Amino acid sequence: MKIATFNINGVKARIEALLTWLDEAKPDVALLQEIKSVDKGFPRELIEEKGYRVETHGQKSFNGVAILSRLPLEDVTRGLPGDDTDEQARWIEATVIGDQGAVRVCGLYLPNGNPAPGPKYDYKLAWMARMEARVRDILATEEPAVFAGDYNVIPQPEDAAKPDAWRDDALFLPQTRAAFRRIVNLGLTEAFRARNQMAGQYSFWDYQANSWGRNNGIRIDHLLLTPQAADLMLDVQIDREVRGREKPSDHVPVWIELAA
DNA sequence: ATGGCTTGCATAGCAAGA
Repeated sequence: MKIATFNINGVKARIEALLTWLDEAKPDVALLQEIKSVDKGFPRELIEEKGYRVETHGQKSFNGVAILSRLPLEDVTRGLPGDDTDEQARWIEATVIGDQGAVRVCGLYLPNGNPAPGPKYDYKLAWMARMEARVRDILATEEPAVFAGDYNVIPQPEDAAKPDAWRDDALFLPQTRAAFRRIVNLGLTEAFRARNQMAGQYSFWDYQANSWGRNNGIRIDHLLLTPQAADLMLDVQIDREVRGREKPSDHVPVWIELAA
C-alpha cells in the first residue's frame, strides 16, 4: 500500500499537476492539504475517473484537506477533536482496507503559526496539543496508523538549507520542535528519518527568490507511523522532481510503501 | 526586505502562506 502526502496549494490551480502525478506515482492513497476549496467545488470527477474514491473536508479560500484512495475506505471522520469552536479544516481520517490489512490514515495540515509570538502561534501550539491527544487515543488501539501531512515543523537544523534564517520562525522555534518531539515520542516513527540520515532533503521550496533553483528548501511534510505501521514499512521517498515542473505547488509529495 | 511569488476572492488590491 503506497500512501502519499501532498500539499497541493489550491486544487483548482493544481489539477493538471495533480492528475499527472497520480498517473505516474500511482499512490493507493493520497492525503492532500491546502485544497483551498469547499467540498462542492472540489474537482472530484476528474479524480474519480482515475479510479479514486474522494473524501474532502473543505473550507472556503483557505486550508482544506482530502483523501484520495484506490482502496476501499471506512469510518471517515472530519476535524481534529478537542475544540468545537475550531472552524479551520485541517484534519481528516479514514480506515483504508488493504489487501493484507487495514490502516488508519490521518491527513493533517498543521497551522503555520506565524507571526510568533502571537495569537496564530498560540493556535498552532494548542492545535499540536490536541493532535497529541488524538495520537494517544489511536496508539491505544494498537492498530497500524499513519499521520501524514504538512506539519509546518522543521524538526532539525539539517532539515533546512539555511537554518539560521528560520531561527525566529514559527516552523523552527524551540517550542514548536519540542511539541513535535512530544508527539513523536509517544511512540511514533518518523518515516523519512527512520530510513535516511542525509541532510539537504527537502519537501518545500518558496516561490520567491529562486529558492528552488538554489535548493533553498525545508523539510516540513512528514509521515509519522504507529509501531504497528512502522513494522510494515518497505520504503519512503520524496518526489523532489515534481517541484521543477510546470505550475508546481511549493511543496512536493512524500510517500511510504507499506506491506499492507 | 515591513516580502522578492502564488493563490483565492466581494475580480482589485488584499490576506495568507512559510
